[in-house]
Amino acid sequence: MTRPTMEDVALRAGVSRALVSLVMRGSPKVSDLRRSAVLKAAEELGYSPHAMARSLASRTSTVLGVMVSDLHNAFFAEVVDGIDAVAREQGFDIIINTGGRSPSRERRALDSLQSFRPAGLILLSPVVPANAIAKAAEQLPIVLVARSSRVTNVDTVNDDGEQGLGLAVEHLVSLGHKRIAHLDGGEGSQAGPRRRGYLAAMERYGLEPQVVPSEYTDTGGARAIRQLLDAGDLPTALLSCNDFNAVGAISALEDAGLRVPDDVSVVGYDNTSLAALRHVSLTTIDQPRAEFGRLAAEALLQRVRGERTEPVRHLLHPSLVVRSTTAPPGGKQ
Amino acid sequence: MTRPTMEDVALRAGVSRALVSLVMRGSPKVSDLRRSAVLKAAEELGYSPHAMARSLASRTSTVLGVMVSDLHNAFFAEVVDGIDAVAREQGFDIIINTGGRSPSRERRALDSLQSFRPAGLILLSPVVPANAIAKAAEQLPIVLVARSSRVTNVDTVNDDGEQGLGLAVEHLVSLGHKRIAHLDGGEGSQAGPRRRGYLAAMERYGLEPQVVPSEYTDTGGARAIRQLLDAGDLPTALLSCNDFNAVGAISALEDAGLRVPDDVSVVGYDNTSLAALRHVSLTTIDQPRAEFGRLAAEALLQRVRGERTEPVRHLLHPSLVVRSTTAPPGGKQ
DNA sequence: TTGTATGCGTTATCAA
DNA sequence: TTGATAACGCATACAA
Repeated sequence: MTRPTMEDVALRAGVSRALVSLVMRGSPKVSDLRRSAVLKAAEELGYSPHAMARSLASRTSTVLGVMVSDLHNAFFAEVVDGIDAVAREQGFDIIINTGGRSPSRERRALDSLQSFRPAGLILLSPVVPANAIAKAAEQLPIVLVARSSRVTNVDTVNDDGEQGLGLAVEHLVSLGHKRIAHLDGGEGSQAGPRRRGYLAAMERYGLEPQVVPSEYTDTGGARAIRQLLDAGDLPTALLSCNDFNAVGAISALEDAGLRVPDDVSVVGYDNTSLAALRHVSLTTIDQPRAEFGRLAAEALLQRVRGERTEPVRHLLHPSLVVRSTTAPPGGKQ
Repeated sequence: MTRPTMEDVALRAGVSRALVSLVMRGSPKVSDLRRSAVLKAAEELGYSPHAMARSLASRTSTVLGVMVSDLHNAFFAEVVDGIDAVAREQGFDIIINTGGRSPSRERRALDSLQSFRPAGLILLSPVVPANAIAKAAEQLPIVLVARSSRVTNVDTVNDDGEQGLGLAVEHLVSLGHKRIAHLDGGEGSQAGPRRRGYLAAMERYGLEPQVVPSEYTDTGGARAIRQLLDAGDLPTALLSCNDFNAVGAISALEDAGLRVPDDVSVVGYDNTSLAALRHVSLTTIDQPRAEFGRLAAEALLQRVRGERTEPVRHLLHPSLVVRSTTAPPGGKQ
């Protein structure tokens, strides 16, 4: 059960440890004969280099740590895909840990990740306080995704939520809607920019804004709708803070005998796999998630290599995905 | 940017490295005075122990590796929650890596995980060939979740898919259904037991089975329904191989002007968060996911501690979750 | 209660 | 091209 070491491989191949080390690192200064002998011995023994020992001895790391705030959310999975692609391409490994949306657990995850002395850290929508991030950033390069920061030694990658809601308003206005409400994400991450984008766009079109307090869940969306119905104050179109909220809102509308999009149009945000389901077919705003991941990894690697010390603030363009939950008001075509 | 070491802490606290080491490991044989001095110095320096160096020196590891075959699937997130709870409780850290459902990428993830020399590995629904698993199992303890194995040095945690489909058939029969078809998962993981459970249950009730080839996706479910419709051969109830498939099937049924559950009842499998959405409200079979994780972590830690060498094969009981997609046939109450 | 060797698996630096 | 030797950061005796 004890794993073989370089020593074992060297012994079996009849060479020195140093030679094995060279072969493992792909050095060109080894004869083909010896190289294949070493490789063969390693294969037979099931040997693979000990990352920790290697990192210790070389004083470098080829590991990037990724903290995913919520593993349950498929949004992050696609970001990780982007990170993974770039990291692998550049010879880095990633290790993932999760914070479960709890600040304390997230802090533990951060410590755990750091205990491996990775070359850098990417935090996906972290909920820990800003000073915890700033402190970590003193020790190693850090990139934030879906969370902003003003600390000068951390890079950020976000989507332009203001623009996203602007697109949504524009879409509804072009369909002929005038009464457009926003189901607000409250304290949720990025809820602020989305709200601001909504308000700004409504003003641009000279329309009266209506912000309904809600949250990033389907039950939250349903609750907001019931409030609107009770108040007898239903608009012709709804802009949800995210897809889950939109789906909950649609359910509540249908429960009340209303039809989407005939009676009310609904737009989500995020373009999760949920929105794409035929059964749901939600008009929504797409964020370029894999691009988030790629840009984050690239920014991090630039820091790791010391190629840059100035912070970068990526603000990506969201895009509108029209599906089946939006139509002209009043069911007219 | 270079992280402090024990040496730095010792220097600042005015003690020896060894003392710092004792404090870090929580040894009781240190005076309170010195302990707090060390802790203070560590805090000020932002020091935390170097996991790799520690593991190297102690010849032990407090890390469990977790390979998640598909980060996009929330199913695994809940399993990870269970693993994480047990691991943390017993003083272990976890590191996660993902295989993206691709055997080659998964193999890379396995190698990467192993390069950290974790105490053990938990593989969630891996798609790598069995011999790759067997080979890895020679080097360290391995537990499989949602995949079976006959290798004697790996433990497995699965749900009893036969029983699960038995429950579903029983439910439909009790509602009065006689024509019950199974949308089969094909080569997918656990599709076999589910199919067998279906066939066995149908036989128990003296009903004619109907297995429709399909797959674990919503488009697969929709396609299967269109086939049935084209053949003019629609049963009164459908048992999907999983929730995604069920949702796709429901969409296709509704597209064809049929109503669920009035015209056709549909049952899913997995009880994903999707099924729980009010908008979907799918009757389905629940697997105790967090329990999967807890049992897997416990099994692994038993091996790690050398408390057990016999393999354990957990087969957990699934349960029926009745929601709104099943009703008596013909819409009668 | 504290300090001092020794070694963990590997890389890096020299000599040979 | 190869083989010794000293780090790397830490834990573990053991001695003081």
